[in-house]
Amino acid sequence: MNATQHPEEEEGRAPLAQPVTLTDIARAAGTSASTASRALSGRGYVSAEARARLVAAADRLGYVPNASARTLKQRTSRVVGVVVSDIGNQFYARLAAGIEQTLREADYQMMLLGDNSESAEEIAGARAFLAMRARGVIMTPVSGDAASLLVAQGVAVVEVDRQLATSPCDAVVIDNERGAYDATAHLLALGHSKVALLVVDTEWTSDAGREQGFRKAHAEAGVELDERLVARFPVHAPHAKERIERLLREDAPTAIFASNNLLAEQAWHVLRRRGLRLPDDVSLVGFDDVPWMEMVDPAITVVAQPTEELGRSAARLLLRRLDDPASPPRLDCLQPSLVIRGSTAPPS
Amino acid sequence: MNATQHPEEEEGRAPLAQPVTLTDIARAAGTSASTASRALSGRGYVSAEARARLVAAADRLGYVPNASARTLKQRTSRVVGVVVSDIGNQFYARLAAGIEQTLREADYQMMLLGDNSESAEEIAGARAFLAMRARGVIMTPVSGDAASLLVAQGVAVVEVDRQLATSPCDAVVIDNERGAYDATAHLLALGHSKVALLVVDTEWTSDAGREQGFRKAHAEAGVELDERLVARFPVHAPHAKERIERLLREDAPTAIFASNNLLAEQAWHVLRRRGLRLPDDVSLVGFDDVPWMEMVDPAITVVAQPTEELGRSAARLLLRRLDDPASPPRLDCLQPSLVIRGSTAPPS
DNA sequence: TCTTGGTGTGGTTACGTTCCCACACGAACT
DNA sequence: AGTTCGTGTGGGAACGTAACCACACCAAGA
Repeated sequence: MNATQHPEEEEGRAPLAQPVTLTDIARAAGTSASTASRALSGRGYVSAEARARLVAAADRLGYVPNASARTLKQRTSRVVGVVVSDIGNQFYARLAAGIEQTLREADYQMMLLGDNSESAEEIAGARAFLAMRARGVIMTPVSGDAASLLVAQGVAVVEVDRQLATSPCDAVVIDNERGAYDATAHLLALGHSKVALLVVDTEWTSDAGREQGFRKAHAEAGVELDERLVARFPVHAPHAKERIERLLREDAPTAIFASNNLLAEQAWHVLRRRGLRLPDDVSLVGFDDVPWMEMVDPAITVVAQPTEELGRSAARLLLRRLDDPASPPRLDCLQPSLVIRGSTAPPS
Repeated sequence: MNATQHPEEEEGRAPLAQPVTLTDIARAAGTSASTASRALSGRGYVSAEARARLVAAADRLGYVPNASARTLKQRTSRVVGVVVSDIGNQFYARLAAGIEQTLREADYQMMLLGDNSESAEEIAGARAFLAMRARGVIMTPVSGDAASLLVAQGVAVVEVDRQLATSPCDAVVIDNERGAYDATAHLLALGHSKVALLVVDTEWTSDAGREQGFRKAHAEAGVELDERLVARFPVHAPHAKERIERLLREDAPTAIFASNNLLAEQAWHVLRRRGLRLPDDVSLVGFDDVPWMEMVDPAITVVAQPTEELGRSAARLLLRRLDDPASPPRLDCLQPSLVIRGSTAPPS
């Protein structure tokens, strides 16, 4: 087309508007497109001279391979989709950073998407990854439907942080029950008998596990649990602070276990606003260590998660799956660790 | 191919291994692929009945349009590339969140990449976006080369937070000079005469502007600036704390102005470790408000940036540019605001 | 001499979509 | 009556790449 209009003119300069194609550099090097493809992709026979000419031409013309054409032809891409609940939350950000690091080393591209813990957005993301023939998808699942959709279409899926898929797929999680058990046992050992639990009101295995560990610690310590002390919050908790205020006012817990960093932050703010001192008036334990927890005074006792390692593990699991699609689904479980700081003490 | 093997068998069930194509649903609905394309993409004439049949078939078979084929044919995609310096830094995370929100509303996909403030990684990212025919790219530039590469190939680029491109392109920045001026003037008005500046050692306009504001405030207040109080840190500051320690030890500033949230965090840690009290022994001002600054005691006086709005503005600027590629490059400048908290007081 | 096999090359096709074109039909104008 | 127009449809050609195939060459072996 443009070659018909300008038979020989595009010699010295790289064309700006029209991207350079394999055919262009083949013509410039005096070979066929086939040879150019082999030379630049590195598979198949090419003589050293031809390769040198082609590489030089590609370099000179500023050739950028067309990923769409390549993906269309090869019916797969080197993109791995990642969808997390909230990019703005440091936990998910660090998770994504860990994933990207490992994927990059394996020469995959990470495409990061945020659903706002909305099932609809998650499914839209899954469809987008399906549409671009992503090689695999790593997600912190919201509903399980997205994973099913992907698995049904033959895309490798790794769930991370929580497990929701009904379809069989790999997953990496934290030992939530253990972490919560340790934290709760720590509080009970200090002598607390009225420990409140702040937990997200979902079907997520993460929060379920944390609640279970919380209960198990009570059972083992022989402390009866007042159900009113278990406070459930919607994922987008606009009124979390009011709810926490009410909990403090009505049920007077002597300790609070916040099962994620956002709830811990909210609880901390409420305690400060009400003039309650840590740890004298109330003890506070968080789940998921983020920087501020070590900076406030007193510092917050917390169940620390290997967040970046969680991401790296998920990526490694995906790479393994791509390598061997037939291997049975695997569940990796990483251990959290209780970091005791100043926000916990015996009740007054 | 597969149709030759299984002429009529793929009726009731959606094929799992082989993705469904337009041709498949056209056959299922008894039309041509052309009509199917028009029905599902919504442009061109299709009768209501044909559209209904096709939509039903697409739905039943679980059709997912092949983005590669579409991009290849249309020579452009609905992907907007975003590359930020550090996904793990809350500033960039919130920036990305703002960008995504606006892009999503305009029905664009955001593809997020992190270079680690590494020019090489940034250029690799730019090439990736070029390869996938991204409609536009928003970046916090590291070197200017990536933007030039993109602009040369006709991709719309918006620089955000700093301006580095030699090629003409849109940009959204904070009024860094003004923010730094306000912060410094505040310290000087309190009576400080030895104010240290912690700044990143780059060519970035962001830090240059902040330094300029810092100097301007000194000049206007008639306070002579000891050059040893200006401490420059490499982007990846592994020894920032040691450097800050030395600064405190050798030059004994009575106030510190940290020009980003990471340096503020490092400075805060050093001050605590050395047992220096805020604001009695040293005053501290940060640039970029992040949650911990309001939580520590005393809370940190800070130049707050409209971070998410910065992202939204960048996205809007890109959308405008896509709408009207010929319009002259535009530079938007958002105003920061000084939030005075407890970390600043007159020198003792 | 005639295989065989490794090496190098170019032609052709197909990936799945959209766009352009040709065509066909009816209704409403000359 | 012929001509326009709006509507609806299918055929075919691209988009840029990689895979497949055919072929051609030369060396080493039977």
